[in-house]
Parts: sequence; C-alpha cells; structure tokens
Amino acid sequence: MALASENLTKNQKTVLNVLENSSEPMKAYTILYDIQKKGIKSPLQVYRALDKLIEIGKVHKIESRNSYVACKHEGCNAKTSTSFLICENCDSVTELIGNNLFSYFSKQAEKNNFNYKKHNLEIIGLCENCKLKN
Amino acid sequence: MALASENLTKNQKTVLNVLENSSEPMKAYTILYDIQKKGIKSPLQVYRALDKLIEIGKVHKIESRNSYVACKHEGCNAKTSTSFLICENCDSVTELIGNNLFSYFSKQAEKNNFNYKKHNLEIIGLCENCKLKN
DNA sequence: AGTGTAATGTTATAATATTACATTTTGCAT
DNA sequence: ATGCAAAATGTAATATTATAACATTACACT
Repeated sequence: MALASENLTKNQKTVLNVLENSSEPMKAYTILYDIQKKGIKSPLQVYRALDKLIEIGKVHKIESRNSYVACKHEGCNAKTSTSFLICENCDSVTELIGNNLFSYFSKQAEKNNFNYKKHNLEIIGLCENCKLKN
Repeated sequence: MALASENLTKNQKTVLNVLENSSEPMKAYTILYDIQKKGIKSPLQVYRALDKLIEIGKVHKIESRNSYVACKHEGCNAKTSTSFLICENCDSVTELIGNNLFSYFSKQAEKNNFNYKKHNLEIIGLCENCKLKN
C-alpha cells in the first residue's frame, strides 16, 4: 500500500508544500497568495486541498487561530485529534504527541457518560525562548 | 465588592440574557438577530459585549464552532481556560469543570519547557442521549 | 472504451469579525 | 457638585474566513 502522501493531487501537493516549508502555521488566504503563481486562483481550491490534507492527517487546523500547520510526525495518528502548545508571545506552535492524552480524555468523558471520539487541545502560554526574554 | 455580573451594562446584560436562556451555544449573528428589537443593531455591539462577558468569565467561546455559551457555574474560575464535551450528533455542549485539568496540562507543557497559562479543550463524541439512539 | 468517483475550475456569496471615528455615559477624586 | 478619565456606545464601512452552486475534467477500474 502506498503512503497517502503519494496519492496527492497537484493542488494538494502544492498546498502541502507551502505548509511544510513554513516555520509557522499559515492562514488559508496567506496560502492562497503564496501559490497564486502556481495556478491556484480561488479560496475554494485551497480549502478543498486543506480538507483533504486534514482528512489524511498531513495537516492540522488550529481552531482558535483559523490557521493550518503541516504535521511533522511521520505516520501521525492524530488524523482527527490535535494537541498544541501555542506561544502567546511569538505565536509559535508545537504539536504534543503524548498518546496518553487519549486515555485521559476518555476517562474525563466517561465521567459524564460521554463517548469520546476525538479532541482538540490548545495550551496557551510561553515557549522556552519567550520565557527567557520576559 | 459587588459581583461582576451586577456591573454589567445594558448591552452586556442583553447579550448575556439571550445566552443564558438558550439551551445551546449561539453564534454572534444569531444573537444579533435575536436582540435587534432591543436596540442592538450592529455586529460590533454584540462582539463588544461578548468580549467583556468572556473577560469576566460569564461566557465562553467554543473556538471550533465560532459559538458562544453562557457559563452555568457560579464563580466559574475558567475565566480564560475552557473545557467542553461536544456532541457530534446533536451539537449539545457540556462544560467540564475538572480542576485537575490544570495540573495535568501544566505537566504536559513542562515536558516541553513550555510555561502553561491557559487552555482550550474540546472533546468531540457522543452525548448520553445520542449514544443510546445509535 | 465505458463508467463512476473524486478532483477541479470559476463565480458569486455567506458567515464571521474588526477598524475607524465621533459621541455619550459612568465612576470617582477633588 | 463638578470635572476628568476611562469605559461603553453608535454607526458605517470593510476585512477576513469559509461555503454554495454548478459545469467540467482526470483517473482508476473493469
């Protein structure tokens, strides 16, 4: 079986490429402006590519910022769930890969008779660099 | 010292009232349509009231849905952090008040040399009612 | 080659949120 | 009580984020 990323279409590859080469999360319209020279002209083309990339787990959305980030973890199982550390000072984002989050959240949900499927977690604070400066 | 909610202005009270009487989270423009008869005419008036209500902890924003919900916990200390269970079937939302979340997330953050300040957690799944139906 | 599914292209528009600026109200120190 | 500063308000315009609708094309599979 081929890797999902090998099956990507032209638009999907283009969008993923921009994200992978960015050191920061990007907004959809920023992506659009960056790749208009490559034949992508409309927001919808970007959003469609993003939808697909998110679906296969290559990209995650940071909900509170309406921005998108390429996943750096080979075979990231966070197809749907995401966990981020977001620096309030410099906006840098780190993905948490603690797989124990799953079991912890399942338990929290169970207490409320709730059937856990997935989660989005955003921890806001100061990253290592910014801690030192302040 | 008076309760923060006693100091609310007219617009703020109006917006909080709609949210408190709603069984579900509401979107900003839905709030607007609901209260236009009460003299609130522009989106900005709603957003300003929401900002203030969020600041004092009476309202929380559900980031992934762009919707807002009144906090039912008297003296909720979640002024900034939020933790929700969101039903993917019926869209109902329950707020988690597990205060141990704080210490758990602090530890997770520390492992990455990250200084925890606050968090947003959204757990998506099936609520008790919808579990039974499926 | 034919067929069905997914992806694409394009235009328009919906939904969410903020800027800018003039004005009014309110808390409160004098 | 009065005058100042901070907060809140009103209004219009606009920015930002995201989707609807519909016609067309590419591609894997038989």
